[in-house]
Amino acid sequence: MPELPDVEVFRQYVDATSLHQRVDHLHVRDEALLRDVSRQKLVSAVVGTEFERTARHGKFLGLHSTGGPWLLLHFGMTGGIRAHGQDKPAPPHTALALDLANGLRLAYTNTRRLGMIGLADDFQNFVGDQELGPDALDLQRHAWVNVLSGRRGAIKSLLMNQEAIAGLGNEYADEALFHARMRPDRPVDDLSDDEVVTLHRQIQRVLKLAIERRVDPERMPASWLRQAREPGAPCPRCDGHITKAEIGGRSTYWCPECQS
DNA sequence: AGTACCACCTGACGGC
DNA sequence: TGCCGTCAGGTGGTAC
Repeated sequence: MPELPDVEVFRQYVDATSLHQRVDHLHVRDEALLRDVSRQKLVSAVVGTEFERTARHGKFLGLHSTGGPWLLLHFGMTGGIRAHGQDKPAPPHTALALDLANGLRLAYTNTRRLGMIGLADDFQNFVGDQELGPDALDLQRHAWVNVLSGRRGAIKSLLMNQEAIAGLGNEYADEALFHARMRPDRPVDDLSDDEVVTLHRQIQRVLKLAIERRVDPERMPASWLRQAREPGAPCPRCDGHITKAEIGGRSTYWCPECQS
């Protein structure tokens, strides 16, 4: 599922394939994903311009053309991005396709149609309007302490709350807690200073390593929880077994033997 | 502030 | 074989 590392890889992919190329055509193939913007407005904002840079905050990706607004993409659970030759058919479930001057077509796909395509005059203002918390990847230690202060409830719920910290979803929240050896149902206001520091470090480590491996399933460490998201599966770290429960309304996996 | 629930949406999968 | 319920999970809304 597209969480922060996936979206960061998408961002780098857009940088590598689609910058500084005039957008010759824009096809909206699934209007349902447009948020607060019409097909016409999108076309007039983007066609004829060139993307000059990208940005990401949490799970949102932004593409910017000089003098124009930001094109915003959110990937929901099943969104993706791919560039292919314009002579080939667009991939299945393409919701938005941009034909570029270099002959590539940048396709935003979304099988389950949860996500969004939008426009914003300013990316940072958009982030503020969405009331997103600090991005999980460049979250400084003191900002992390701020995120936690005055909070209650299960730590996993907080990790998934985009208004507290932006970028972690169900899988990476579980993964970070696994590496911090912390139970997902631990109350936030119960964590020791050391545990707070450890969790911060593990969030950073997990996100950075996933990006470095480009979230390629074949390159992801076998020692990670992601390989064992199944009740009763052997723990990748100890001789315990993975257990599953609903926490914060989401399927949550952890090892009761080595997470406390 | 937190939680619980519903809705959105499609495809995969298990049971019968 | 085919129908049906359930699950997956990010977000957004509402009620409590």
